[in-house]
Amino acid sequence: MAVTMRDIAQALGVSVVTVSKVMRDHADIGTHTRNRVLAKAKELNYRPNLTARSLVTGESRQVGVIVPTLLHPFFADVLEALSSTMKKSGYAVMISSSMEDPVIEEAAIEQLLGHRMDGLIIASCSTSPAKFQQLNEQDIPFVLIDRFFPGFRTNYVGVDDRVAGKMATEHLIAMGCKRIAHIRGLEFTTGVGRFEGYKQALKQHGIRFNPDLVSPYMTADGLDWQQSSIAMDNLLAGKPPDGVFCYNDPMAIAAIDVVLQAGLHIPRDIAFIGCDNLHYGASLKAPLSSMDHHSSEIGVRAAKMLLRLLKDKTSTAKRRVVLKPSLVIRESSQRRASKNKQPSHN
Amino acid sequence: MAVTMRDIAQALGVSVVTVSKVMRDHADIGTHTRNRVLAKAKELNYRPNLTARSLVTGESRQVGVIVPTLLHPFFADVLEALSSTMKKSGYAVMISSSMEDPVIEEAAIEQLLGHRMDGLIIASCSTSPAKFQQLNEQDIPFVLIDRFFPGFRTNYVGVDDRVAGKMATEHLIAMGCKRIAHIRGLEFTTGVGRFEGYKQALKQHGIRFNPDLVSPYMTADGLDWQQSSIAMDNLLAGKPPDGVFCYNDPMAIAAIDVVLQAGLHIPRDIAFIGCDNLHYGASLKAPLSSMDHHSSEIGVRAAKMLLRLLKDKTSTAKRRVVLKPSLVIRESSQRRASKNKQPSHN
DNA sequence: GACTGTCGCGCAAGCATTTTCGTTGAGATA
DNA sequence: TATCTCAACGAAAATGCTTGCGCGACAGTC
Repeated sequence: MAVTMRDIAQALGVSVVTVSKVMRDHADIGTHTRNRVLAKAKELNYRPNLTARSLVTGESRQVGVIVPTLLHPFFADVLEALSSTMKKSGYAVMISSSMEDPVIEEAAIEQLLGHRMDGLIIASCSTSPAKFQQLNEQDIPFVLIDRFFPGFRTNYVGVDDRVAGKMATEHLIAMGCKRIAHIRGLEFTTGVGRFEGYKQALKQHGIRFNPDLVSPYMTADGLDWQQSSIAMDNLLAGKPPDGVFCYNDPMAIAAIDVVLQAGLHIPRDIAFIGCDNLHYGASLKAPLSSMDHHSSEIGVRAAKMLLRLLKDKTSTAKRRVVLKPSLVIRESSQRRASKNKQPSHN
Repeated sequence: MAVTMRDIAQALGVSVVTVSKVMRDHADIGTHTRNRVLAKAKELNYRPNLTARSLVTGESRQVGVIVPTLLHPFFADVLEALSSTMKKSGYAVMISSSMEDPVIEEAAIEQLLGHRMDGLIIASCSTSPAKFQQLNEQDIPFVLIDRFFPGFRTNYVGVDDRVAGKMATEHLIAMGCKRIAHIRGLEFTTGVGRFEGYKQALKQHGIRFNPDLVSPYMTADGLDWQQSSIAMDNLLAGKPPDGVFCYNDPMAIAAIDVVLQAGLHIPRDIAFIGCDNLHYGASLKAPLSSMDHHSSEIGVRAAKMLLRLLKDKTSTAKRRVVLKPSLVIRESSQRRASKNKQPSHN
């Protein structure tokens, strides 16, 4: 079995308590004893049993993070930023993927909590806030990111999806598009928000909303781009649009492929804009305009918010950080000279 | 505080042992009692303390995974496949990023092991196998993926990088390239292997190796593409190559941008091939030929290998799985008619 | 020389579980 | 009636660590 504090204590003829105190840099141990313990610990390759420790202290100095997928660069960005922020404060981050499945998500929450994470950060793919309501009642510190539940008060960090949808659509309008289609995402807050922004923009600019130009919501089977291709096929089958706002960049890329395949020109025939501004966006056949969602800032803000919760367990007030997305214009939408062209990478 | 088995036991007037047995579906409890316990547990929102359990059982049914970065789609692929395989066998997966820093990597290993992971899967960014030697001595089950240490016997799953480099280079040769450059990656096994494959291919085809056509190894600062741009600039400054094999796709994309910016045509003036075959590869300005590294298969194989280790603790034999990469030809390298053109996505 | 501090260390209890080995009582068997 | 069996449950020890408190010893103070 693994070496324990007792092994060290016995080898040295001191008590376990002494060893424990040394391991945690406790003040009241003499230099001599301390050094002996340290030496022995190294010699025996001692590794503190953190589970035992957390059992008695009641905290693990670990936080759990659950995202719907690792494959989407947006979440990868968030996670990297989040991890490094947490690490700076001495917390380890345990990452788990729910694979876009609410059942797995709930299982992951239980797993993580069963292992006594001090707090959770979750980009939920669940359709109801029930689980999070429950977590609230149990006073478990957590913050939601990216997606949220309308009407459910909770700690949250994300961007304003409605604004993202509105800005994107308005950009297409500014570029002279008259017949603007929207390929929708999942029927969660993000997808719904962006869609509403789209409608709102049309309305404010006196363009009649045409349901034929909007794809159905996606199903969560991880085949975004495929569904997007089909949606684009359908759009081309009728009277084609002259501008398309896609739920996210991967879907935009898939749709663009279809359009290019059909021999049409981007942006002349159809202008495109996506969402999330992922890397390589500039290197695509049709360098993709997009809404930047400040992924790493989301990670940092979420981490800091959770750290605050962990520090101040008493406060029950819910905080809400909503970032404003920013427009990144590239060639895929640029039908007129624009004043604010962006540099390529990132 | 959280509700424990004792709370349930007291509320019901039974012993803790009884509750424990019910929680683990132990045979030895009557139906009536079992139901009462179950009901009470649900009522009180009881959540088993997995850390306490693992303290006494000595196993946590968790495995830890460490990758150098989440940002690279290759690792995201590996992780998704790995997680789902592990989950099927009842193991939870704790993911950690080392951010391409050996110090963080070692800290992560200690963290994970401190929390008593049953096993580890690691894509190491360390320069020496010392830590892993130590893990071996401590009989900790682990498998290395992607990168390995020459001469160090260990459980490993990866692809043959030398072959990847060779195949990629030979493809360029077959496409009629005479002056083939190589933009190198990090000075780890993967980078070194691909470089050696490159040299080997040249040699076998009677092309003299020209050091001017090879970039220095990258430094691990997470700015791959930037370093790649610079390398490409340098290549263009001299007598330009007519083919470039890049360490990986992101670097190829960056280099291609430089070439395109310089007004050259791909693949006519310069043919390109990358490595890793990442998504969107087909949707780029110059749809990128690449070596597919079977990322999800690596994940699955690594998971299965670790599961075997966990099952059969006694066996000390080291296993080694080396996958053969496959060539995916797209436009970026296609200067002659080719017989095996690939479909687009994935 | 009695008092007060401080320093260095250990005792015992406790954390939430599991595991081994009983114990109890009811019904079956002889 | 005495014995056996078996189902249903519990007592106690153990897991590796932390924490509150206490106890000597030694130095300094008046």
